[in-house]
Amino acid sequence: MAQHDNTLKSVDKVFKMVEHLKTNGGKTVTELSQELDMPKSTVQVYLNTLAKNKFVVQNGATYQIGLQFLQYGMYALWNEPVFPNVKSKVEELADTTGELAACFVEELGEAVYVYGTEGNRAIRTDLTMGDRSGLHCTASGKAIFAHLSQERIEEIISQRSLERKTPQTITDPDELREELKQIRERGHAYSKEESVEGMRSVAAPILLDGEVVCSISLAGPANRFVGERFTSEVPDIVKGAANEIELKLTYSESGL
Amino acid sequence: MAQHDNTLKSVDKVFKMVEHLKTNGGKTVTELSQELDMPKSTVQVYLNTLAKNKFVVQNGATYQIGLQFLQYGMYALWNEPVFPNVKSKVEELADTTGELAACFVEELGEAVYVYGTEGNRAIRTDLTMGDRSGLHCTASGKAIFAHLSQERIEEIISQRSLERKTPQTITDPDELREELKQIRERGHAYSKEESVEGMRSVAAPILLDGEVVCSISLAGPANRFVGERFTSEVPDIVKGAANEIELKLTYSESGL
DNA sequence: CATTTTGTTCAACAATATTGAACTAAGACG
DNA sequence: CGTCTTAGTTCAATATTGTTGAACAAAATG
Repeated sequence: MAQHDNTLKSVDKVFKMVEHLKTNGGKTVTELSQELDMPKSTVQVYLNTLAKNKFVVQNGATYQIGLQFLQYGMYALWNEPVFPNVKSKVEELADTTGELAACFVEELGEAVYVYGTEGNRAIRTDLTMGDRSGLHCTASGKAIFAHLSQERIEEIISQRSLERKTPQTITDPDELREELKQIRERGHAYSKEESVEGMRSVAAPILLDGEVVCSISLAGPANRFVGERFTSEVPDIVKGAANEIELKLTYSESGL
Repeated sequence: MAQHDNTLKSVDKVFKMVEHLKTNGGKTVTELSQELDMPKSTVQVYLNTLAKNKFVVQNGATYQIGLQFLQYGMYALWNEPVFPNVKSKVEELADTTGELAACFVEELGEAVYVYGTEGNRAIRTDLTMGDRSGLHCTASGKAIFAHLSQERIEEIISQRSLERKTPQTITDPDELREELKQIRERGHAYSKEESVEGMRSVAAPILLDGEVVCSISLAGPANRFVGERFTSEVPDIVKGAANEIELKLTYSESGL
């Protein structure tokens, strides 16, 4: 541990406990005590504190993550002024194409999945709102990545490892820089099975005053995302939708 | 303050700070210091801790609630085994009726709004997933309330005040007990502008092994929810949907 | 460039988190 | 039934850690 990390250790431990409950499901006092290597009495105090604040809920003898988190998470979501517009447009995209439409936001150098809807023939993913991944391995992530400032791009490349998800994932920094350049020229990003095998997608950034606020994407099975459809039809649909959102945003912004 | 409240004070304060950020939007160190009456250096340590755990995000000089909450909130949601079934059925209800369809869950004696979809002519509400309200003032709340154990009902009535939301809200315990009895006999609950003026709704509980797990509801403007439609048509639709969910649940449960 | 404001660092001190031991409650078992 | 076992709870001493102002750095303001 570093000398001065300037953090509250008890709070760190509280979050560690919450994480443990998320990963391992509901637990009793004794289980937590053993698994986290803390005395029972300490666990009790922690759970009392979490329960008092509704972040953890007692169900008989077991404690679980509470719905209180949802309230704060939803606040963070709706706090982004783009969100309402993006949400309805994503739903429209899923409806008209039948594929999986989604929206990602950048936070702390990661892509966060904030909304998605499945069209009637969409592929199924196990993505849940709030899930995070590297910016380098999805179309949505790359669409955002490409439009960050040059310094921020280099900062993120140097700080985060370009983790390999599939054989197609771009893990070489130089290759990534070239890819981002192409995305800026093209106006949209592709993923050719770079995060999930068998899944391809197309994403476009949403820019407001030159700043990227999020990206929207369409994803589908590799066999449907080929040829003309993949290289021009789907990109046009996605970019069109992104454009409409941008227009609504600038309109509503000036209309204040 | 009580003698021994057996809670971690620093953690309580962390949550207080998060709550402040939710209520008042992004804040700087100095603002928080003034508004929460804490020294700047203390605020700093708190924000460092929250930021390190991604629950708060620094945006220039201001700190905001982070999307990390979303991940835990979503976990809590999907942790309920009913949720996937309920979600699709609620969407179906909104589609076929054009009204506002929603699902509520009980937690800590409160109704928590966990999912909702607006049909094409639905009334607009400012409800956000994760919002909480008393069990006594909505159709969804009462539908759940009525099917809790008798002891739990009395416990909740005695511990929580039956807060008045509109002139129609039931605030008298005896009146509420009678209402709950009728709901049990009828199989569904009504709200006649008891939480929001001009809004009526119909809700049905979803029971699994005799335990109520959540409720689903349809809400609409008072002028559309009248006569035959309000007393039999909508209730039949809602109860039908609830039944289908119950069947799917018992089926998938035994199928394990 | 001077001035004010805001953010950050640090080490001493006070506060509080931590702990085991003692206690109670609930189940298991014969 | 009563004993044994296991799980949950309480509490007061101690050591750890949270808290703080003061001093510094950085940025914004005039």
